[in-house]
Amino acid sequence: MAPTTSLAAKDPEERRRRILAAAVEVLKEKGFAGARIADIAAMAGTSPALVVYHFTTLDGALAEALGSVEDDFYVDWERALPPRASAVERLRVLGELGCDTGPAVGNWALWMEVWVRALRDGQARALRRALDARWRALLREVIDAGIADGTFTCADPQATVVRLAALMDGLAVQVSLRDPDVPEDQMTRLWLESAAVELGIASRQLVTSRRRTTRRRTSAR
Amino acid sequence: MAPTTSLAAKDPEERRRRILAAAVEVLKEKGFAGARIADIAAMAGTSPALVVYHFTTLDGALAEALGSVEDDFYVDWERALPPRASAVERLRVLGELGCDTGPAVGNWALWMEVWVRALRDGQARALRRALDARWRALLREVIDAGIADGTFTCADPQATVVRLAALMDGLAVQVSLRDPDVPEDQMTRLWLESAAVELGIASRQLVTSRRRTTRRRTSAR
DNA sequence: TCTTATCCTGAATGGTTGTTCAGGATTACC
DNA sequence: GGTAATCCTGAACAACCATTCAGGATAAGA
Repeated sequence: MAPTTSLAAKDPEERRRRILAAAVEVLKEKGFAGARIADIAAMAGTSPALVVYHFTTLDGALAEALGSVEDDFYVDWERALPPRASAVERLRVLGELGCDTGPAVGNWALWMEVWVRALRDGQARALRRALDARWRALLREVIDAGIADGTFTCADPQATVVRLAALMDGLAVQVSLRDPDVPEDQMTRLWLESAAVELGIASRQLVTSRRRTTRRRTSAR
Repeated sequence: MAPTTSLAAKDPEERRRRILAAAVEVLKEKGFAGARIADIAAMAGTSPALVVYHFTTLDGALAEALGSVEDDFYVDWERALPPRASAVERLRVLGELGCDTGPAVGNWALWMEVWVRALRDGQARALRRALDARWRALLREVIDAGIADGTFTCADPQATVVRLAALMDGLAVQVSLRDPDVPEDQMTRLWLESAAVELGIASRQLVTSRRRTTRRRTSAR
């Protein structure tokens, strides 16, 4: 007989990872309010008790799930941003990354959940702050580079960064909620146009009809 | 003896209204996820059973609470917008109304709750859509008026409206979460500056150091 | 093969909370 | 002042779920 690698099991580490992935999935599907231990267990194909065995508590599992999403964000950013490209090109990539549609829409919904949770929960607040700070830092970096080499003109980079980041959040809300006035496929254009105005360049330079320059991604911003 | 107006009771209508107000309060304090019948009853000074008696169900009470908030918004808008003022002045009022701090911050938190709920709940989605559409219509009206009389210059009013509305949402998120990079007292300025750029006027015209031209309000946007 | 630590599970357990219910108080109307 | 409708309440009731627990399977090491 073969070494009986039981159908579901694999090794304990792998199972733990699966449960974590399931937790992320459930979080996206049902949100914090609707996430149940039983859902996670079902999604991972194990028993509810095992979820608790590995994560002690539902909140613990959800918290660690959020952490893993955070890691994914960082990885995505790092991969997507070409380090030696022009400021304009990097800005465009940032816009496309943040406005990424497809699977990313699910992530924006998750992001909104985090906002609401952050109203009352310290850990969620910290997570949001960290990710947002990082995102703004990226944006700031690109903008400063563009100003330095004379591509961009911007009187108040700090204000511009705050505005562009906030604009993206706001647009994402409309898109996630499928607002008919803000069609998903227009989000990138709307944001890039604002960026162009803020940075004193012709929007033609940023907004092209060229599609997707980066490969498919599993998460964004 | 006096006609014995019992301490708590008043008349049934009044009590119903109190419970509704309590529901709004609880919603702001604890959010959809944390709102309990017992909380509402306690806040209104009655028994949990009475809440159910009047609203049949917790969800029913929360739904009607949302409806009453919606009404408040409309009333506020109507009162705040001077109908015969210049486009610039009306735009400034819109900005201050939407960015209203103080009690309004609590309303933005409620608003965020509605967004998240709208991800899964039809009624919340409809409510959000209605309020947002109305808000954008107001903005559009003011912008069109400014364009018509030559005050504003705007290539794509529709896009501008969407962007300015989204920007306000995004800024509100940061302010509600007390992001140190987006201080509450800067929100109005940040938004008005964007509006100025979008509409081709000098931000000096919109952003003044002049404080609060409108009276205290209980809710905004 | 025996032992032990780890992994895993089904079946309780217990707490929280929405909702029901039977009846008491209050009011409106005659 | 009597009666019926409405209003209101405390005390169950029942559903839902996170968490515990006792013990079975599994793997590792000697």
